[in-house]
Amino acid sequence: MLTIKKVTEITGIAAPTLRYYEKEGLLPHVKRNENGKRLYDEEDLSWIHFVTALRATGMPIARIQKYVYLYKEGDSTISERKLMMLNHKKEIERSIRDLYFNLDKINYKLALYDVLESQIERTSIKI
Amino acid sequence: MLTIKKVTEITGIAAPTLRYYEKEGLLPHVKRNENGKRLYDEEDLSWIHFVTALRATGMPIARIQKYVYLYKEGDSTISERKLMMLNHKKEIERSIRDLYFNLDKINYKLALYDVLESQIERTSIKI
DNA sequence: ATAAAGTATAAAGTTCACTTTAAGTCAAGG
DNA sequence: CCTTGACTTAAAGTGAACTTTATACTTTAT
Repeated sequence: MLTIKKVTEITGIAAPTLRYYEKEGLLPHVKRNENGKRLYDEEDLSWIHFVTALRATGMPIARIQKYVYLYKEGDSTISERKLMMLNHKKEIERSIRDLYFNLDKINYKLALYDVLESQIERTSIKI
Repeated sequence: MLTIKKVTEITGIAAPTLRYYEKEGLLPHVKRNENGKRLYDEEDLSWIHFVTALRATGMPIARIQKYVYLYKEGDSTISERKLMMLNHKKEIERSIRDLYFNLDKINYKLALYDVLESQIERTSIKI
């Protein structure tokens, strides 16, 4: 069982953020010791890594909240949870496509700078 | 020359956002008519599309601000602007890599759901 | 034994990127 | 003429996701 300090070292997530995630219901079943201090086990770490992946791919807190709520409901929500993940997968794929699309525009801009610089070189203008 | 209404229709960007971008210095040389109303030309549209691409790829307002400031400085800032674009390109590529990395985790989760569902099927548990 | 470090809570504060509001100006249509 | 609709500004408000603060209790190290 790990203290919150250990978990911040392992995950790189600040302690206030871990408390905030827990308060918002993103981390189910985090235990406490006899004095109310948090104790994290391997399953908690898995949840933290999973929540981090969802956040890093743009899922809002409220949707993760709902997902965890469904998880707590038990097996009857498996198909709904799977659907949430399928939809999120589609959103990530769209984000990737959008990034590639806009990356093209940046590359076009960079190509223009190359032309500009070679022109400046040919005309002996110093920059 | 286009009114702000026309530009919102073309770009899908809300008029207050266009004003906000201009106020923040993200859109250089937007003209006005004799009564102070904005008039956008083709070059303004290009800037709007460019700024939109930068925003969509996560460049903060403050960095775009700086880029436009350098642009206004003239040719002496070309190499610095090109460097900004090169760095931004690297950031976009990193974002794409991160998204793929986290997409893997979501796919892993989805695979678990597939296993779970087939187990439920085999044991005749209805969900 | 006691100072320092760690943890807890609730509540307020911060940052970013808009968005809305309030109050006013101006041109066109009935 | 006067109302309607589009435009202007400055300033306040919003929402999301944390982050900081204040206060108090506990654990650890010297």
